[in-house]
Amino acid sequence: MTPQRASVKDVAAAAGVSVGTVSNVLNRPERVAARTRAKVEQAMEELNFHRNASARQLRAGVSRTVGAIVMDVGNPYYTELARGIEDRLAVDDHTLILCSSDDDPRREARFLRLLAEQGVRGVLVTPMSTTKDRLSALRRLGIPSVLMDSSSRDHASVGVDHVSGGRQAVAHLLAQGHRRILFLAGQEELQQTRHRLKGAVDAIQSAGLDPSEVLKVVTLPALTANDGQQGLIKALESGWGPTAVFCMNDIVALGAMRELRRSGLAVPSDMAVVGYDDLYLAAELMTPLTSVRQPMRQLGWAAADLLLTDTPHVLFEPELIVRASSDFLRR
Amino acid sequence: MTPQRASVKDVAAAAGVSVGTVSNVLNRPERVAARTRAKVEQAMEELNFHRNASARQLRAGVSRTVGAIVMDVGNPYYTELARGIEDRLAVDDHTLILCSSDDDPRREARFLRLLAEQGVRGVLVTPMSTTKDRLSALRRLGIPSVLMDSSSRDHASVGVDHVSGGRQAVAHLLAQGHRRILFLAGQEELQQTRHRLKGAVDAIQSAGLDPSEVLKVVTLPALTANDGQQGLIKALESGWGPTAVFCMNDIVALGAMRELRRSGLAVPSDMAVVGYDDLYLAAELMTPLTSVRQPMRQLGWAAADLLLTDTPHVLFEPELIVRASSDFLRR
DNA sequence: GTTCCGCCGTGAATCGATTCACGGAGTTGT
DNA sequence: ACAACTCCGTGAATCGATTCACGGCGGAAC
Repeated sequence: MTPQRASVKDVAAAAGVSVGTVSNVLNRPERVAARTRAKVEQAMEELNFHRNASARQLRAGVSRTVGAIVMDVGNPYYTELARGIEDRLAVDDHTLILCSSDDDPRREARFLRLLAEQGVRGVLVTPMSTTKDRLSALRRLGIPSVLMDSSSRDHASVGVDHVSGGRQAVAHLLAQGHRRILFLAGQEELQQTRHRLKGAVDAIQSAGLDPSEVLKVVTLPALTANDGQQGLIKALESGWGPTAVFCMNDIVALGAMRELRRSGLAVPSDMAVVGYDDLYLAAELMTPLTSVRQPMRQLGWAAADLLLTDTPHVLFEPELIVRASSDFLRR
Repeated sequence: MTPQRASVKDVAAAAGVSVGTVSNVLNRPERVAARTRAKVEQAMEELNFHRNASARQLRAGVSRTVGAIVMDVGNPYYTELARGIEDRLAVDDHTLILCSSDDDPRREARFLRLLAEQGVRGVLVTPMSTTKDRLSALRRLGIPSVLMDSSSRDHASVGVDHVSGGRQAVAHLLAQGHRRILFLAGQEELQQTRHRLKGAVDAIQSAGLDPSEVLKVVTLPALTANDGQQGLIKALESGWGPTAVFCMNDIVALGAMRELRRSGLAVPSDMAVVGYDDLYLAAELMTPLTSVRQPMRQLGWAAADLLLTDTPHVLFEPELIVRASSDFLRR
């Protein structure tokens, strides 16, 4: 009945050895004679010994925890990312501190301070506009950082090739015979928007067609189902008569499909729909949704790997998952 | 250009005072003359000083981080919980280490070991069957724990009143005139299943009806859309002819609605549907889904509060959000 | 003028794990 | 038999923040 935590000293006393030996058992077991090691291990067992991470880290000067700051933990997309990070950290017995910036610079700043105090081994961030300055402050403290879901040449980063994602989505629609494609896009400031648009244009040009005739862009105020619905309404009213819509993400696609159903248009025969992110629910909808899947878990893994082992930058390839919402054959 | 972290000693040297004084500035500023304090604060600023949490915690013996282990961070339901925890911890300047057990006892055990080594101030857990033994091991180390989403008399806990949730859902369906109600339930071992069932039975009895005639339970192997769909098929084949279905969660409801649409049944005129959890997507579906909302953020806040301040147990009241899937008027 | 007190500031001791220079014991080679 | 090694274990020093017993100093009280 010891409500106290046992320390190496206690273990040493119980096993009749010195603290140095206990430490050796923990860190270089091969340097300790088998008999002694057994004694020490038994003592640790009996005392329910757990090494004190603080003391360990204080001495070592280097921590076994890593911080990650993502935009919004409520978004499954980011939790999948976190999961990849965690899996990679587990390999080297590190721990993850996961923080949600909620797009709020003050929250981000607070977390960076906390992480600095924790003396984390490094920080992984999905950057917002103001992030970079703060990261250089961390660097001055000797704490490295990696940008996630963002490509940057002057910073370690892992990203997804959104040009390729946009290209795959639109190439697929073109292959299905569509010649008037609507792009329900995010704000232009978003790197993701620009890259996907570029990919879409690429695909159209590669098919020998004129982007200005084939593609029409509607910029949404926010990436919500409602704005997706409104965006589609606006596009339909314009009289251009698109036969396919490429949505900035699956939630937007959800809103678009809602409007299609409301106005009696069938998917995909009257209008094909392609989303982005391949959220869990994409496959579960009435009409399963074609979507561009981002390898978030691998992305997280790569980010953590980059931090721990200093491997080079990584750019992942997204993958188009074709389902009934854009494919006549599967209808 | 100091790639090193500054310590209290460095600050003391820069400000021309002793380390004790620097520490006093940090922890009992009122004990330090204003002039001295200003000098020290300026030195801290110049050196970009951050206190070393490890050293702090080693000395203090008590940590400013809290661990939380949830079933699945991929589930928005749990991230909302995490968010409530984090908000409460922020008030007392604590940090959260969030872990996902994935229903895997080995993962849970690993995280509990890591958290014990971190010497966390406490642990918040959404328990699985094998959890309790491990928590008592923690208690022997002096680390308190709180169960979340679970009521327990021999353990600090915060929960949601699932009896009330079940009662509200079924009372609503009864009020809409339904007299044959299907319950697509989770495994019986789940406390949640038993409580909701009890609430459903309560509601029926309160209405002066016979539960054995009004309610039929189908137990699903897993709480997925597919199993929800299969469960509904099975119930329809039985010929009982329910006019309403109460689903264990929104994902199950999604599967059920998919099957209804496939077989040409209209919601809610042929069949009313009620879900549970009120996920984000509930409101965004073709037919917006009536669902029982759990105050997850408040629950998280309460759990953290209980840990930090030792307030008494808490049981939250869920709230039925009525939408078109169960309400003729809103159709 | 002596005593007492409060105000400020000091610096050594402390927390627990790790490291490393050191040395005792035993083995091998010549 | 003695040097040269290896093998194994020791214990003091270290990391950085905090605490606390202590003391210097100035002012107030008698």
